Amino acid sequence: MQAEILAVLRKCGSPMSAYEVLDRLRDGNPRLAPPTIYRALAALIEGGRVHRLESLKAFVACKCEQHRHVPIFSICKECGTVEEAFSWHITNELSRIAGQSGFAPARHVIEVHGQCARCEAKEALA
Amino acid sequence: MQAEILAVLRKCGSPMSAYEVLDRLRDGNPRLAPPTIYRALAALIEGGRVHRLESLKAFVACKCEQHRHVPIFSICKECGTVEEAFSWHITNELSRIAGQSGFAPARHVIEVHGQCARCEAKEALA
DNA sequence: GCAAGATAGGTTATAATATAACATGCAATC
DNA sequence: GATTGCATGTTATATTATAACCTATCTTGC
Repeated sequence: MQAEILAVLRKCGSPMSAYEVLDRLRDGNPRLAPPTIYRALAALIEGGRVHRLESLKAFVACKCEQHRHVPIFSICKECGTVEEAFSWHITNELSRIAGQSGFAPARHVIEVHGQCARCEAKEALA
Repeated sequence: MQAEILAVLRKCGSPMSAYEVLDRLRDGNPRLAPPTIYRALAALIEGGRVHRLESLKAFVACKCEQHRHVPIFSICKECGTVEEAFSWHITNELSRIAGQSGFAPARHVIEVHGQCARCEAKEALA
């Protein structure tokens, strides 16, 4: 199940809601229900092979080789495509800021909404 | 309505779901329905006086005087309390990273999950 | 005063996201 | 072959959010 979900997410490329994934997989398995999807997604996220985009309530396959970095997502509000970046500098600095009051960071959520280069170009033409 | 919601959120201090806010306000107004709450929350967020914690699906009153910074939230997984910090350095660096491929940042979501100093201390004793 | 438009909120209904609780199947191991 | 563990199936429901349309109130210019 995890492999199937990962394949669907990779094929799509863009973020998908859990129910979009469910619909895809129901083609070959009509009995599939939400808990199965959510369980497998939880395991994939745990393993770092899928990320949840909190501000979109959606999921993407991790695009990196090493699935253990802190992802920084750039989310285009026009076309919905997502880029995944990372930066030790930001991660460390963020941990430092959060840690100033004794807080022990465990998980970072970093998402940037905006407009991708392609959509900006398109808009400039119009 | 916005003022009432803001009062409820301030009084609570911790993040509240929209439906928790709704329940509080229904005490004095039994006819209140979700759309009213969500509309007022949207306006408050627009004005920077409330933030939505994307990874908690919850809302908090902005604790700062100036409501136009990029908030960095530290969220304790034990007690649920949230601290709000900010850092031009991180905001700029994040915009720079995201902008490397021509992306134009518009809104930043930065949330750090972990354990607050108080809860760590408590755990150390146990 | 009053029509025209703007705005906030009320009302009804439903969509979209997520999880609880319990049942089933099936393979590994003893 | 009983037992255990684990993934998935099944049913039901909780939680979060919005669509679509209606009503009341204010306001602004005539």
